[in-house]
Amino acid sequence: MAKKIVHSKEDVLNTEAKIKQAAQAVFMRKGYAATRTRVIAEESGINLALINYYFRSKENLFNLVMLDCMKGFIGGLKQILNREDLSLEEKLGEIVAHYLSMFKSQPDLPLFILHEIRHNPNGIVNTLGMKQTLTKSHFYQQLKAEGPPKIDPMHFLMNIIALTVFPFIASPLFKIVGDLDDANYMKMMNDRKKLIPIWMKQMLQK
Amino acid sequence: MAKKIVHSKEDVLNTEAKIKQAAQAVFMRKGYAATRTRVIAEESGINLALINYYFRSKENLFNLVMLDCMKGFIGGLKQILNREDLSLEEKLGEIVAHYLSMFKSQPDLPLFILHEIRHNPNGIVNTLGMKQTLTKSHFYQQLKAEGPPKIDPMHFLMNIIALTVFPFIASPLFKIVGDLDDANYMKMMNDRKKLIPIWMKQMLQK
DNA sequence: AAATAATTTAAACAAATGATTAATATATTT
DNA sequence: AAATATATTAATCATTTGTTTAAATTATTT
Repeated sequence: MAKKIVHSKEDVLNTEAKIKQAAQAVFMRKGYAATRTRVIAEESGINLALINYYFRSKENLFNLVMLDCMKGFIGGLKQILNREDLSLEEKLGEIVAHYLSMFKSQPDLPLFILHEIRHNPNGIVNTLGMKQTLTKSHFYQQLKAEGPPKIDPMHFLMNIIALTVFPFIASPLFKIVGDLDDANYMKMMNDRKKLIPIWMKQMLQK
Repeated sequence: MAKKIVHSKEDVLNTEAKIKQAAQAVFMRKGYAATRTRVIAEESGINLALINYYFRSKENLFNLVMLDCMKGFIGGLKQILNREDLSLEEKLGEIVAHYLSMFKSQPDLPLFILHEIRHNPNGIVNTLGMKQTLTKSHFYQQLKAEGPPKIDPMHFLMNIIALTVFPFIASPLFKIVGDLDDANYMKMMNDRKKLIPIWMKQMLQK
């Protein structure tokens, strides 16, 4: 097939990319089942038929978008886990900061991933390497080197992700309970960047 | 042929209750958008038209089911928070144990609630009293009585719920990462019943 | 028992929705 | 420039899906 060339010079994105970008936004906002291909077409400013022309089906498009999301979600984590210049505690801070900035721009991302993994078990979940990403990471070695395990590494991992991610997932609830507006809530999230490493550090001490 | 006893209030479940029960199961398993009224009809063993006969619309049925879920979710918590015979630490253990047993039988419940709250903002969210449930609870008084706050009560609440709920929400992910089967994973969840109160207690100490 | 009300059923409807088609336009190659 | 390939469009299709309808069945009242 011939090489793809941008059709007009004003086009920052070609059609395929436009669709994918809009699709990611709509899928994340509405979930798979509630997403209408017509909405994707509108938001990307392309003709409805082009979705099937480029991506065969809604499901196929979804799987591609999902794969990208997962890569972005795990890729960043993987990088941090393997930074050899950071201590265990420093890594904790980086992880929290990383997801904090990610969810600030994409607040629907974590729930989207968790929901679709649970409801679309046949969806392409890039599981390969996920386990190794953790167990072969510099982070994991540091944790083991701490001596006799004061805490199960699996519990430790669960906890840091839970403390970081959950407040974003449950933000509608916590905003109500705490009577907080968006600004105040984000302020609390920022505070957690310093707090979570402290709490996590305490878990390491017996 | 023996005549069936129907349409009497002595029935184990009348039609209305059968529909509601099946609806809750399907809604929780599939989410609102992916739920088909025909599936609800099948699972409750009733005629499709009866859903609209008794509940007007799918959306209306959903709101009723959702309200029940929320009541169950918060009601149990409220009871524990106000038990005056329990210390702060004892309450922590009870809360974790409570949700642990709840999610054991209804693993889809937490994600269902969080997802639908975010995506169905017009849905009846029983927010009234949610804030007061917390701030006027015996638990909250105990927390304040601890003296100068070593931790923001809001962060404290976030953390205990995050540590308890999140591992259930993200179980498909953690099972992969940790290479755990259902039995092993549930064993870990049970361990957290003792562990979470310990970790939470550490957060109170500065 | 007859009349009335409530419940259940099968069939159908109307709108929505993912996908396709055939024609047209644009780009690339010959 | 002609021919061919690629991309885009409007219209349409075939299903799905929530809902409605009218008739039948069962329960309750008179």
